[in-house]
Amino acid sequence: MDKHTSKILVTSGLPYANGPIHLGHLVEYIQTDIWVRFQRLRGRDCIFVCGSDAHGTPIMLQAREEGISAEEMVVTYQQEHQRDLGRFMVEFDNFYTTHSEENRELVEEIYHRLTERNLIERRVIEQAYDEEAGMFLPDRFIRGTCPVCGAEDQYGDSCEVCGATYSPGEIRDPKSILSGAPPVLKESEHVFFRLGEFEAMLKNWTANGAVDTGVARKLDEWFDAGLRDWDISRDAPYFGFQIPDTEDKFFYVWLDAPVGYLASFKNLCDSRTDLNFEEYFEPGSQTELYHFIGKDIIYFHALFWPAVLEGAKYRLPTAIFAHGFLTVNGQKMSKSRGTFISAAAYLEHLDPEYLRYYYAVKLGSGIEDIDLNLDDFVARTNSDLVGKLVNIASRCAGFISKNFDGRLSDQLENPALQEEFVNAAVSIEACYEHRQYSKATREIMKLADRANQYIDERKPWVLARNEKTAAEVQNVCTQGLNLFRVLMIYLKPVLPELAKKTEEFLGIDALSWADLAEPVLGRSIQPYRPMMLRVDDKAVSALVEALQEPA
RNA sequence: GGUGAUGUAGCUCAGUUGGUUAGAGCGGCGGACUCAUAACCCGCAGGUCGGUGGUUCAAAUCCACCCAUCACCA
Repeated sequence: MDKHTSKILVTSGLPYANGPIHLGHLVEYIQTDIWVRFQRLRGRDCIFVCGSDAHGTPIMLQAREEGISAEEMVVTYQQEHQRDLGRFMVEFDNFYTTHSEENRELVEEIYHRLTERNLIERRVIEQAYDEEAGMFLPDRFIRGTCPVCGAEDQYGDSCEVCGATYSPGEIRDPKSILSGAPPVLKESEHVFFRLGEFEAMLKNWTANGAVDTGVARKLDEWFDAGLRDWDISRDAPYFGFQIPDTEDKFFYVWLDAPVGYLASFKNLCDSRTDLNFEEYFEPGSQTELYHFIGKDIIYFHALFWPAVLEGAKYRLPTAIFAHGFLTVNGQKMSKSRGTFISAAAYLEHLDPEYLRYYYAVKLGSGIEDIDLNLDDFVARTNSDLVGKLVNIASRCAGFISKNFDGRLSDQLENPALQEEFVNAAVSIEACYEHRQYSKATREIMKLADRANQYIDERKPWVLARNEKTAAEVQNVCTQGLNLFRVLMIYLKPVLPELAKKTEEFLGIDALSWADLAEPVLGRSIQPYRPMMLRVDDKAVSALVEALQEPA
């Protein structure tokens, strides 16, 4: 398989359809989008799908509380998610939903295949039940006193005070958060997936490049403990897909959520003649499949999901890319602290490209958390993007417009310097490929410094004053603008809008990686207009203030 | 409680397989310039690398324990 010609399918985690997109979500969508745009910029065939995660108890109950149907709520959030992500220039080929016919069919198909291969088993389990609400209770819906440290009002599965984990049967004085009634134990038949059958396959898969080493080490915990069967069913009432051959059993949301990747892609295939679902998902497919996810859902994607795919005779993901969480000013995002920033709230005050750049500057390939420090955000964006990058174009363009009728010269003043900039592509390309955007942007900004130094050395404003040297100004500024153009090719995955403005300014076609080879010479450019405005720290203050007002 | 990740200058981060006086950007201070969105250029000052102990001729880098933060525990 030639790694550089095969087709790529990429997914981001599906946002849960019970709340708005916030800046934490955006770490992942921006990370993925940059990677996808980079692949496309290099000319690779790369499809990017996503959608809303629609099922489960929280959505069912929230819809009930709001007096609307779950279906209605899910559609509303799906549209909102799509809108907000689009405004951040996240360029999906399709944004769908897990509550779709495609997903139902795929989930049922997978279930049938698993059943045929004897990978499904039923057995009766005991579970907490709320007699007043008339439903089984997820662990999170039970609160009580921690059996370890005695802290009151703790979740049914873990204590936030002492960190202990336990089963809901162990908690003292348990109460349902739905009705307040003490839960009773009740038997119910559940459907299990025989995960243990896949231990050898999973160990092999994770050890051979599907996950990074840090993630692999974490997964060893599961392998060491031994893989247990996975409960893939939930009792009614539940918002999800009913399990065939049952009256009141539904597929657990975490079974159908990743299948949603396939469903979204299937939905896309059905609307296009150039895409073939089987080519991407049949066993031994020559295409590449990547899932970008948060570190919190590694288990589902690196254990359950590949096992389900293998069991149902689909191809395995090529790799799982996990990232860390977002903190704001060094702390967890929190509504009470006024640091819970929704995508929509951000957009009322600030340009999405600022955030895309800031995240790029912070993102590496690992699962460390990244911090959005608002003061640093303002300083970094203004310094890098306006002070250094755009400044290159800004300081060269005036001379070309005023002294040379907007025309670039036919040659570069310093071809060696141009070559130095173009040669950086090898390293920058590798950084993007390995999701080391922080390293990529560091290298690019170093080049931006170099470009400003060059202009400072050649001093076109001095050359322009002397009749003998006035002609050199055109060459120097043409050089400067070509250096800028190279930098904009490198940054196009991160800053698509700025790249577009650059294309308009230079009067050229859409930039791609291949355009590094030839400089733009001997043509007319547009008069320069500011391409990016400085971040006003008052806008940031206004955003923060707006968040602190009680909604 | 268990597992994994993280903890380096005021801020945000780099530091390859342990090896000369620990680096960058921003901020601060000083200088220069005036083409540029008070931008850019040159220079300076800032750190006992979370803590303790250990291995080594030599550790931010390896080992042990501890502390803090984040995540997960089907």
